[in-house]
Amino acid sequence: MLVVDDEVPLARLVAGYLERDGFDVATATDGHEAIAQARDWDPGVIVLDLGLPGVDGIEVCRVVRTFSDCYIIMLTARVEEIDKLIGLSVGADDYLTKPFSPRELVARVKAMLRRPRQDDTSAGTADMTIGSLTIDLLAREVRLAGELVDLTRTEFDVLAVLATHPRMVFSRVQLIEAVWGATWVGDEHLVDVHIAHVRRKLGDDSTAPTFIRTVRGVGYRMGPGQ
Amino acid sequence: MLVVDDEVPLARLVAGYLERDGFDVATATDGHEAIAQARDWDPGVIVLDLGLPGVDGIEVCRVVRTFSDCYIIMLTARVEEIDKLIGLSVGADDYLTKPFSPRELVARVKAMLRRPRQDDTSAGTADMTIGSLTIDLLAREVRLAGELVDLTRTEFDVLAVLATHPRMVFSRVQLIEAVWGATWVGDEHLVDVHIAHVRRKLGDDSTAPTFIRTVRGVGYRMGPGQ
DNA sequence: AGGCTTGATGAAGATTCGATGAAGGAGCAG
DNA sequence: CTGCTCCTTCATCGAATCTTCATCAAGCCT
Repeated sequence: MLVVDDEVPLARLVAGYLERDGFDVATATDGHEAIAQARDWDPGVIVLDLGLPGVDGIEVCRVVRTFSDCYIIMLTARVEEIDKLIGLSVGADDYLTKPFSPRELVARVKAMLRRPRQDDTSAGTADMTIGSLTIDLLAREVRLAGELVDLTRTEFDVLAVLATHPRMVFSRVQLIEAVWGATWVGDEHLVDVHIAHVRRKLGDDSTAPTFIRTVRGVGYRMGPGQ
Repeated sequence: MLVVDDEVPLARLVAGYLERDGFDVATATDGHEAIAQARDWDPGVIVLDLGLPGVDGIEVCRVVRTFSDCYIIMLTARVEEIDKLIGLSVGADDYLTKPFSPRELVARVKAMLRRPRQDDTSAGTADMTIGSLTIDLLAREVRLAGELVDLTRTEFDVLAVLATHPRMVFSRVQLIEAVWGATWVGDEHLVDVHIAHVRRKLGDDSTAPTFIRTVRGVGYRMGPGQ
């Protein structure tokens, strides 16, 4: 397995987690190195950051696809970028938005290895389901028990970030970075307001939530558990 | 079936999708090779990229047509190029603009194989239907309840991009790249104006659209789903 | 239980966004 | 060269949305 990220500490961290789960992991810090390594020893799985200096992740993905059929997970900074990647038919097997928990990544890798190759993500059905909730990233549509829920852009983005990382707890700052970008300044409790709006529209009770759970003192999360 | 694209990864990707659907696929990366292969074993279908180095897609199409009756799908980067191709009577059976979803390509191929061969451009219907709206990409004709709607080139292109990617939300920038090309510079709200024109000609109310929906803060989309 | 911290929520002003009409200008046909 | 069509830019209006603020409720610790 090959982890590609220009931020060395992050690459190491990720590699460490994967190694702990028995994977044989190497790292690369730029596109050229990644392609060279992939040629050399064909890692079964490549964890690939989108924003690489020089040759970017999209290009790496395409080149690697010319000689290898390995699994590729793309890491993106923002949910919106996934849209673009899908539109470009980049051909990665899975996408993950930063920030993500190492545990989440490991789980995704395992899930990917378990299922047969499929590219539904790039075929237009970038759907996901949480109970009676369906989220279509491509059409930016949310349905609750089949009924369309009208969310604003920000509301959708917040929900999408949480939903694409089941079980992961996001701090307000993490959510803001994921949705608004790192340059945003202002009161981080802005997130609360949008969460409240989403909850209202989903008919979710904050004291006994079905979808978005509050983790007091930390942030919010979705997904099963507790 | 033969896939011809000078971008090897893309060719492989496309071939992979088609193989997954049971087609027997070979690839070629330039015009000469494509023609040679077509002579050798007459693939029933050729997926042909327009922008090939050396002998370009148009030339390949013409040469192949001199000795084979196979189906040809042309891939173009821009909708407006379809114009040119039709003007030149290239004689492809269908056209597809990049980016396209793999599923869409497969669907087009199947649809093409299903219908009997027609005489070239005039009858090779690259039609699609959205409610009472019919779009013929080949003839660049739009009909609303059977009535011909007169759209300008740009108006048609914008509509075509949206219509060929049902449900997908396009940002203004994505639309501009698809229709005007990546090198275009200017105010991205130009898209709004053309959308307004199309809507007016289609009798579409922006506040309760039947065809082109506004996704506030993001862009526009067509297709079913509220 | 009491005090402190954290989160939920409603309201309101500020801001952004989209629809549209109009005008200048480029390109093309005659 | 002239007139026409179409593209593009610009400005404006109205509305949707964002963000801040204030207040109230709930959780946590001692």
